[in-house]
Amino acid sequence: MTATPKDENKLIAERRRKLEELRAEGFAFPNDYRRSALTGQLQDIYADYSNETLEEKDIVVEVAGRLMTKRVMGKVSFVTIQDRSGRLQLFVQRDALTDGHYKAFKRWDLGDIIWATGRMFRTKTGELSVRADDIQLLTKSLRPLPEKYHGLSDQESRYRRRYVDLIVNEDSRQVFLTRSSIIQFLRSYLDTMDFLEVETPMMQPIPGGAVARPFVTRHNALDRQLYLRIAPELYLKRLVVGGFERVYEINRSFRNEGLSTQHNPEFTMLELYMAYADQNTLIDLLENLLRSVTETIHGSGVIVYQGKEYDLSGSCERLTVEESVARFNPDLDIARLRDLEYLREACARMDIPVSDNSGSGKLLIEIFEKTVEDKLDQPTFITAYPAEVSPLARRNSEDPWLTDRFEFFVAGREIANGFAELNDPEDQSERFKTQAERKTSGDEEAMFYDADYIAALEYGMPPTAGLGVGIDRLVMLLTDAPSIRDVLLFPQLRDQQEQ
RNA sequence: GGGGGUAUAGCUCAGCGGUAGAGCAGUGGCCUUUUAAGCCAUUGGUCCCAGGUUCGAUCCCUGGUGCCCCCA
Repeated sequence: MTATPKDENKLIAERRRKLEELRAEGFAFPNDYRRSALTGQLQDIYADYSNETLEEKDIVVEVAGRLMTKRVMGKVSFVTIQDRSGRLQLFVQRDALTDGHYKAFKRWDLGDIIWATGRMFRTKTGELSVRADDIQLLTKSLRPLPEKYHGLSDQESRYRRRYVDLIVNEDSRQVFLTRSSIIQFLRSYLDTMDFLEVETPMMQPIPGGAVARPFVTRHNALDRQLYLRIAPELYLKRLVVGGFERVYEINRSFRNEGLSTQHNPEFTMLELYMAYADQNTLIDLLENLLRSVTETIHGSGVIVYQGKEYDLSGSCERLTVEESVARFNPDLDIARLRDLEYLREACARMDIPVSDNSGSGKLLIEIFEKTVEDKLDQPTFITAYPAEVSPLARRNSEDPWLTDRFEFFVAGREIANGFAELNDPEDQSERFKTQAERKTSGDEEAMFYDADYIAALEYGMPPTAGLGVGIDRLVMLLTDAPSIRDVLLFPQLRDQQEQ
């Protein structure tokens, strides 16, 4: 898209005029200037050097970056450039530069990308700086940056123009650096445990692995409908059948639901599957993983999220679904939490809408979600989910109404979901049938019957446990971000006709 | 889906029923150690959009839209 004159205000027009003059003088966005150091490196290396030492050592450097501040005082100027590692001040003297350069330099704008070479020194006030011998404009910036002091604080602009946000808001930059570190840490942690990282289809003929509405798309050459995946689960378990006994995938899933501070239509999940393990193995694994990642990122297992402390360094509380419902609903009779009529009455009292084909397990979870979930503040594992709402999880050996499943909550939010996998192909087939019936009767979130997945299970899947971790929510927690949009580089927003 | 908040210069924000302001940025000038540099002068507006009330609306009313927050 090219900018039309309509888009242009006086400031842009002024910069365009300058570019025109530059072009007339031969400026062509040069790409033959190189750096010998990053500003952050120089700040680190010479942090303790006095001016005398610096002058004595005669250190010549070549640096480049975006022009962020500019203080012109006649024949001498101070400017600050910013690169990926930080900022550094340049001291530019007219008489130290080649003829004409200083005059040209004075007309450069904040936001321009420049290069300079010179010697390291310290100013009177003690700031590490480069005394420029030569200075070049590399990229002319045509749009003015936000104010140097307040930065860009309008939330909407920060989301819509993330590149500007990243230029001027160091906090925002830091969030995404941390996000990257977290994901890198997860990978190395799992690699060390001999997990294999794999990639499975995001475009699936039968979307599965979760209870959610999928996005629909179409492949022209195949002339068929495809779905964006709602989870990688069923493909990852096929790989366990195939002999990859420990696999994981960190990538996007897509769910066709509303936007909120906790939900983006595309989001990142870690899913892992481990053969010869059960839900307890994964609870331990997750506890260790969270402790390690928190300590790596924060240097301590205790974090502060939105003003409250959370301890991820120890072992977290564990409650069954039924125990937790009883705890937060002292008026309910724990002995009757599987009694359909009793639960229907309870839901009616709590204003929970109930559909006719919901069984007791579904109603219990409705009550759990309404009365328990957001009160699970400190890190908590909730275990023993009803089979009815866990169509892919292994039934508990003692109590087949339940599955060997858990979810992990912090700050009232579900962060992870794991269970011992259902590897009985006949039970799985029955559960798919139940789901398919629900879909036929109008439940858009119900699962499809996946015959190929059943075939895979019929070849035999070893006893296996699986875990999914919401990476965006984990990053929110570890970066103290109130909204998922703050940890997504380009969050989904509604259309806006004019910028 | 419901409720509340918000939308004014490129950015950060004031403002008011009588045709709009500051700081930063920009432009012109002064200035050879500044750092939110300073001083003098100065440019810049679809006051989110569409209706309505009014002699007159950026302001009040109604509807809509984006963003933020809460609830379902």
